[in-house]
Amino acid sequence: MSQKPSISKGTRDLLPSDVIKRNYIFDCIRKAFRLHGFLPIETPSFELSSTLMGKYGEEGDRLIFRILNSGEKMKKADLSALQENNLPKFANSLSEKALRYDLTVPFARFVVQHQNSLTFPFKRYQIQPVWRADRPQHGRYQEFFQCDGDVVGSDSLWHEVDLLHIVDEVLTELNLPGFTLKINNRKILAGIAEICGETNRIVEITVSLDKLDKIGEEGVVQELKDKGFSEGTIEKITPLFSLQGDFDDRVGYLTRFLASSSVGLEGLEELKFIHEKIKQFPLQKGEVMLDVTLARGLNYYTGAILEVSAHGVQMGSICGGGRYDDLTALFGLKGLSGVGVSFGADRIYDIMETLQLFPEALNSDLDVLFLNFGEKETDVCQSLCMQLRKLGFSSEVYPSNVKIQKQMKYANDRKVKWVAILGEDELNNGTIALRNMVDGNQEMIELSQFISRFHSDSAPKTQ
RNA sequence: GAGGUUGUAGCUCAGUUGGUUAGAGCGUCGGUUUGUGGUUCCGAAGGUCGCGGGUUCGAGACCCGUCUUCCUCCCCA
Repeated sequence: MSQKPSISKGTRDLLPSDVIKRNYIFDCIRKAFRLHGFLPIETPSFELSSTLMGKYGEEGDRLIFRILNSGEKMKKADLSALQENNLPKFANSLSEKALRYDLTVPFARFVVQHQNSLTFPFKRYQIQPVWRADRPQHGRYQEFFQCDGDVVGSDSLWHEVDLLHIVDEVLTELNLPGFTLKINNRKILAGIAEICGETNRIVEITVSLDKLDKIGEEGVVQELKDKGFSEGTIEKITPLFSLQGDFDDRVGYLTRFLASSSVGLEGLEELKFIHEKIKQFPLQKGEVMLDVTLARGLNYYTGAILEVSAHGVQMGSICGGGRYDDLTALFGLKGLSGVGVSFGADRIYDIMETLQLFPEALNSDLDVLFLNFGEKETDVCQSLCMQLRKLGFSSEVYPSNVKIQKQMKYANDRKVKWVAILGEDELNNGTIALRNMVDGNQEMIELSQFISRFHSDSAPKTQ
């Protein structure tokens, strides 16, 4: 009985080299968060359905992976709901648990649940997989990792500044050639809606606005028309399409545009603060841009909205984030402001792969291989091998005394840096041969000098 | 969730209007007189042609369903 091996759609296996590369990204993100005082946490991969459902809008619920009840619980299935064609209700009767859809909502639950053991402002980072029942596409998977950092319990805008620096540090260290940090503020979007006299339809307006770079000015206008907005509203919004110039120019224009909206001006003030601080404490490689069409975001953002895109590749956003003032209120804790950022590690991975940004050194994970010539020789090698490990060099002894050609081939396939050869002759002479597998050079070394070679400058270095 | 697209050896792909025993390259494994890899040479293994049904004397080729792939929309990392 054999079965054709395959994996579920939207998921991937990772080969050793893939994991090594991804860990490289994770390590970089972890390091940045740690340096900025964030603490690590973890939450379960699945939560109670009630924790997740209804938190991501109507569309969101559809994309949540539900976990089917098992055993006796299956009898709870609400068949009458099925007959009434009330599928959501039927689904709820079949399932009490669901895979987490992001890290932010579980984090909000976590904060409320553990509020007595946390010190606020609480800064946490979390690197774990999330699942979405989305249709897979380029750069979109059903299982992918998010790397989130959030601060709760402080409404200071310095956190927004801090998060921009974290993004910049990570992407700069990963050697991305360039990237833009687009920022906006939900309050500005609210102001725009207010100016249009459509305060209640802010989401509809901004969702259309967000598509500007995708479907163009005409497309947005058409979509607004289709949604039933008046000519007057559309006329008011149109000038925003051609908003140009640098950050200050745009702020200047928006100051006039939003003059009669107090909430809009408030949002603008927040952006100005962030921008000022970034000018004062500049980023390394990131370019900050004010983008009023940026409306991404889960329904819960209330202040700053952030999205990062890499230059030179066709790929959706690689980081997103923003401020949400009342997320924990959903779980009964009011008045706790949060702000956070999320790295899309899998997309960053894909970009680094296409732009070939991974360091060459990641390919070689074994520094030294000792060839196996039999038990007597191997005893000596084993001792040397253990000493090398203590010095931090990854090394191993070939497990069996097979043809040298085969052992060499193994070393080659493993991309080993050095092969140590100790056969009968060497054993009798008290020497050992060390072969550099990159350039093919081989030299004889006194056995007693072997380990010290790995202290000296000419020795191979782990990178 | 809507529309389109794809599926042949481990990988990349051939396969003529339906017609014997489905091919190639790469990779894998073995050998090339067991002390030297990445470049030679010889040989071998490996496929119920995504899966299920149908049309036909006959299907890898045609039809239906299903899953998968990639793309557009929706939405998002």
